[in-house]
Amino acid sequence: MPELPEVETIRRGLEKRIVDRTITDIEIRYPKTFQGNGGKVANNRVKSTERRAKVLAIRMNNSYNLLFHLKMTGQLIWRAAQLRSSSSAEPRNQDFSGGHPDHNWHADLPNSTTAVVFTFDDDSKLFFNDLRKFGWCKVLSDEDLSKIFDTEYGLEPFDQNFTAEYLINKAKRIPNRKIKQFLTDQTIIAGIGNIYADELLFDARISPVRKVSEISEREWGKMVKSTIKILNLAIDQGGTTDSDYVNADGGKGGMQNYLKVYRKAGLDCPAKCGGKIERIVVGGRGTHFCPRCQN
DNA sequence: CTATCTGTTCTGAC
DNA sequence: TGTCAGAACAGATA
Repeated sequence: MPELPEVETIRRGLEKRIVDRTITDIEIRYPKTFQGNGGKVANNRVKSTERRAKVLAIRMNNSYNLLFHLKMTGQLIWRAAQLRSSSSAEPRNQDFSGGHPDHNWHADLPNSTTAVVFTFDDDSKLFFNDLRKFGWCKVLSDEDLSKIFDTEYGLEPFDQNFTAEYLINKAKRIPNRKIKQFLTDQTIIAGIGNIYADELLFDARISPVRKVSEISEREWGKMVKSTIKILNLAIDQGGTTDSDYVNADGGKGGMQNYLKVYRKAGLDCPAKCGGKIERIVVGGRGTHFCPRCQN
């Protein structure tokens, strides 16, 4: 799923692990996933990490970058060097001692979904897994990266300029678009996907099928506030783990425990308005809302 | 078994 | 230009 909060959580986890490390090897197990010349980043040092919308950049000290899009099932999991312990009874990883997820996240790495493996100079590794193989990793120059960041995405929700006025202005050109499709358009707002669009619309009590031309200035303002509130909560929770998402340490997020409408069809409205959550399709995407209190 | 669903986004037809 | 179906892929679920 990775939307903004999930990618940001991964970025924060990676940042503290790989900054100042040198990439010593890139193993490409699924060529379609890795685009560009890995030689441009190999044997160079990681300068920083950066997120824009749902993409994550690893910025190197030589003006080249790795840019990742995880699409729906991508994972970026960092692992410390495996100690060659004499006691082979030691568990390989401590990360999942607390529970058994319903998925093979704790399987040995690499596994059948691993597309690319990066090795660093401390023998730690970064595994890019992707079950459905929609995700990609590209090698880009600083210039190409800047161009993508500047031209392919709208405002970040945490930008000072992300206001009702900004959205009203954008909505003028596409008055007939339904608000949910508007909110998930990456060229308008960067980073909102299916889960958080449903959640923020519930928080703002606005129906996902409203036309953007029929939304009042007050309602746009509510959506701005709800967007920031929901995304902040989701980042605090380390993202939503619905099925495949894990953070950079391979752990689950906690936001799934705070979702109010996403995949809650048939349940009573959490606002206790007396309605029930419905699932409809908007723009080809499953959409969950309370038809009674979202207008 | 078949049919339908899934977090993203890109392309091509109209 | 805007909108829509379908594609890219590999499952899980009913």
